[in-house]
Amino acid sequence: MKQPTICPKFEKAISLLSQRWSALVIYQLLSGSQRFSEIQSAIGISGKVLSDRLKDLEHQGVVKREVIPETPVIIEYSLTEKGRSLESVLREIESWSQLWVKTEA
Amino acid sequence: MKQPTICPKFEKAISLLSQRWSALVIYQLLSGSQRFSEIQSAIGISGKVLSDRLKDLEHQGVVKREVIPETPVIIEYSLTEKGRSLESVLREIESWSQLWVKTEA
DNA sequence: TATACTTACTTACATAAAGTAACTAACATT
DNA sequence: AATGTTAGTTACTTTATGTAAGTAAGTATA
Repeated sequence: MKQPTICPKFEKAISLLSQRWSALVIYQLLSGSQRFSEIQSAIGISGKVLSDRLKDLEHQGVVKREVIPETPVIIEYSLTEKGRSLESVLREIESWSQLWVKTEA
Repeated sequence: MKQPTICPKFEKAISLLSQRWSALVIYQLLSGSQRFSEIQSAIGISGKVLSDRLKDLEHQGVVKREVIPETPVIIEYSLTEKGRSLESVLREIESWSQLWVKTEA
């Protein structure tokens, strides 16, 4: 079963953003370029999945990976222009969440 | 590992929207209330997963389920106010996708 | 010199989520 | 009684994610 009447670009965007962790990784990188372990501890993702996601996002042109030959080597991840352009989407989600999401407590 | 420094409301919103299919179901319901099988064929989701998602979304107060005692019985799904308020998020994603997503072809 | 330490991963294995197809309940029609 | 319809559910397979230990490349420490 697969006869979507939905715009393929929109579908692709949705599948990018609803890949688990991807939106959080992008959100995290909105505050500037960061290293693997910084992202990992900021959002609480496993190394394996973070590694997968960063590769995905790099292939989709959302994230850029840069090797800085310091000692020890530093690998910095940052957003491309395409990635930064998702800020408006994430800000929308952020403000929606403040209005509508209740934290049970 | 789990020490997120991220706002819990935002995280919850992200986890709602990055549940696979949820955003597409909500998007589909933006065009008006619909029956199970309509949603199913519009977005190409299996009955099992659609059933799960609709229950989830109902519990989160995003979707409303209404039984209309016609013959045969009609079950209509629609967005609540909370659900409709996600329109801005989905429109952002939609316009982002038009600018940035390339369909390979 | 050997051992330990760091970062950025990868591998192996376990669990959870999603896909597929067949099946069911509650009717109504033929 | 047999068939059809809608809105699901069930059993089973495949895929994705989580967890923990391991690795490579290089530096620092004993």
